[in-house]
Amino acid sequence: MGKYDCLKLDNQICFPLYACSKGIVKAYKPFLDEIGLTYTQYIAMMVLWEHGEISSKELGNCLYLDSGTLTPVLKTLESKGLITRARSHEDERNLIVALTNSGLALRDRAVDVPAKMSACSSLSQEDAAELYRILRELMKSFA
Amino acid sequence: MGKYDCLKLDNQICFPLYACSKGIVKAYKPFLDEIGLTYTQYIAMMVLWEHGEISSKELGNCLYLDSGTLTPVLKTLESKGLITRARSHEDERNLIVALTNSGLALRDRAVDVPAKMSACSSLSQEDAAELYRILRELMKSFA
DNA sequence: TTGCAATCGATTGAGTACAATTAAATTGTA
DNA sequence: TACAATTTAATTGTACTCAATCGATTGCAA
Repeated sequence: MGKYDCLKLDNQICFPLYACSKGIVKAYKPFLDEIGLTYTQYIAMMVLWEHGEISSKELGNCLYLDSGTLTPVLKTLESKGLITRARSHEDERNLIVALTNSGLALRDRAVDVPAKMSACSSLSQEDAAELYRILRELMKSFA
Repeated sequence: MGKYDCLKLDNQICFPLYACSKGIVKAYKPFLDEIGLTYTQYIAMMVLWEHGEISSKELGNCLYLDSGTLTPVLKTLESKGLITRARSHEDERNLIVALTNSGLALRDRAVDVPAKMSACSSLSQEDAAELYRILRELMKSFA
């Protein structure tokens, strides 16, 4: 037990988390390339597919992203014709993001992505459920 | 059970992983600010503290980072006076990264960081160990 | 030994990501 | 009603991340 053992990469909990996160996002890439989205664009579209219409603020809360990240992502999705960006009539400060027909149609091409991803994972059902539970628990630390 | 339930953010395993990874890196920031490192610089220094001297290639393998990311990080660490960068005499293609005295001395100021971080986590010992085990398992999918 | 494939770091470009600041709109208050 | 405080998206600056490519070096085989 050396004085500096706590600084070894193998003894960190954060590093495998960081590495796995990057690894999974990279694993998504070939599937997301097929539908022309990046991972960040994909999770933004997932929220829109579920909610149909949402303010930029709420979207940022769902994804844990601030306007510095979200603004260029939403402008890109708009330029792809998948969403519309418009100020709210009730409160001009709010930006309302909504799906276009093209954006809604993309859902049918995205619906296979989760299954393709699960097929790549080496986790058992139990470990996946356990991982999900622990990560949810861990997220409370930042909320 | 809707046709598109698999596309809900709440049903993804990747998203909590991605969110937790970002959350933890952000939680490190105040502690790493005290020693003047970013998270990426910190994990690079951890490898050097453990190995003392390593090629850029090996360092990239340890951290799962390619030269596009690593080159500017190492140049920054060099400009801070923490490391040296020099071509190998045996093989001029290899870049050998080594600690300076200043870089080695920084370890004594970094040694408290892991404990400060654990104090921020809401995980039990058991869950932390379980998380570690599952993430290691998951990483096999990308290796 | 000469030519070619492989290796390695550096560079470039696109896309995140976050902190800090700015500007516009709204709300609360005197 | 003026005006301060708050809220929100956008902008700016710094840093990370990866894919693709390039140039130099090395190793191997004809």
